Amino acid sequence: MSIGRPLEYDPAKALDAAMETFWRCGYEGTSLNDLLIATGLSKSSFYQAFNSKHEVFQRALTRYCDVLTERLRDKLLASNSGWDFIESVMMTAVSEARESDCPRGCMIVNVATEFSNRDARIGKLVTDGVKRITQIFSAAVKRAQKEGSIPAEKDPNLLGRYLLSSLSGLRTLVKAGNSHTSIAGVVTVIMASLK
Amino acid sequence: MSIGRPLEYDPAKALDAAMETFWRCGYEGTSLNDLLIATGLSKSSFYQAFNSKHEVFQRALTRYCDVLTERLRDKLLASNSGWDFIESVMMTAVSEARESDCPRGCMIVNVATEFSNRDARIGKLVTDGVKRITQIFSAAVKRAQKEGSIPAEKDPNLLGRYLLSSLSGLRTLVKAGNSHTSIAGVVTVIMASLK
DNA sequence: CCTGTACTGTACCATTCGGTCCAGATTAAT
DNA sequence: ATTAATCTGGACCGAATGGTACAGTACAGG
Repeated sequence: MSIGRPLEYDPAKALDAAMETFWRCGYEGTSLNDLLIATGLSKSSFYQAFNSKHEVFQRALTRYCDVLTERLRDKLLASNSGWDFIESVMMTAVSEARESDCPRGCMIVNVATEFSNRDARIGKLVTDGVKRITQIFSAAVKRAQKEGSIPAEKDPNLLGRYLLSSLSGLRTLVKAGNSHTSIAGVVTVIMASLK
Repeated sequence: MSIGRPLEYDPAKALDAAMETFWRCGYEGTSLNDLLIATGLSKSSFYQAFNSKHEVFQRALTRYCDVLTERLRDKLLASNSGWDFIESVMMTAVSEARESDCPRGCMIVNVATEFSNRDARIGKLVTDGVKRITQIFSAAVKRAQKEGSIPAEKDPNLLGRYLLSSLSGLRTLVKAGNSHTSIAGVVTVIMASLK
């Protein structure tokens, strides 16, 4: 197929490495040099693979959304119940508080706060990503309603938004240094409010 | 009192201007030049007043916390009831969604996500700020319990944390471009969960 | 008037930023 | 062997970064 010397790096892995760095440090907080170190690419190869810092950032964010939504969808399918899924997703915030002293939070939310709508294209990625995750939550709520653990008369789309909002709030608590026990307490409040 | 030429600018106003800028653009996103323009100071005066970008940032964040907590405390005192206070604070997120196409959110949360614990001193300011605001929410819950609008058996400190988390989550929805009506819906869910 | 303080503007600093370009080496298919 | 695609490393770019130093000026109190 391709003529010439083959690629010596894995473009997907390079993108993942860039994503990790942006996730941890944000857009401004990540320098070109950081990206070169993270990806292991030379400057030349980097600019050939991704045309600019801004472009690789967009691609990294897109990839983050894709991976996240796919993982959530899989998890929902694999869960015993909609209720369990929701609870276990909320509990991820608790584990972050317990395990990490430098929690990264959700990349989409991080990006949303860093850019707060100053960049239209980034804004669209954020809006879309949030929408997709919200839909997964709504689907989980619908399933839980069928299973009888959430009252059928509640609006699943509204609760989906509520859950996304709640998860984001939990992550704020984590970043503000709350203990995992106190965060777990908040999770019980959130779960109880679905009843 | 003071010998020599008097200050021609108001240090408090200059700090406020710096705070506004940091609030909007974050630490990395605010250049020294931006600060000079915002404060109206010359470079020389700026460095005489505040010793470095990092220091003015710390002071700006501190001031933000002070102003915010004082305003919330006053608002709570002036409110008809604890319940009204909580609801009206939550509704501020709704107005942000309606009025601003470039919502700034809460500076403390913004800082928490930008620095996510990489700077110890900043981290402490964030933790303290969040703690103080949480306490105000807890006080509002206690008052609402006395007034009978929230069941007395609930843990006010836990609910305080829950409310802070919820408010932060609402702000995420705002930044993700949700409409003010859909956010208002989430507020009703949050308020209902206190019952 | 004198001294002490704060003003202004500007030149200057080293460093880093994102980004370009080029030369030379390497590897594959034709 | 030629050609096409990629590799590497380093030189180079202009601009912006945060920060310093200084000279000259203005203004208050004693």
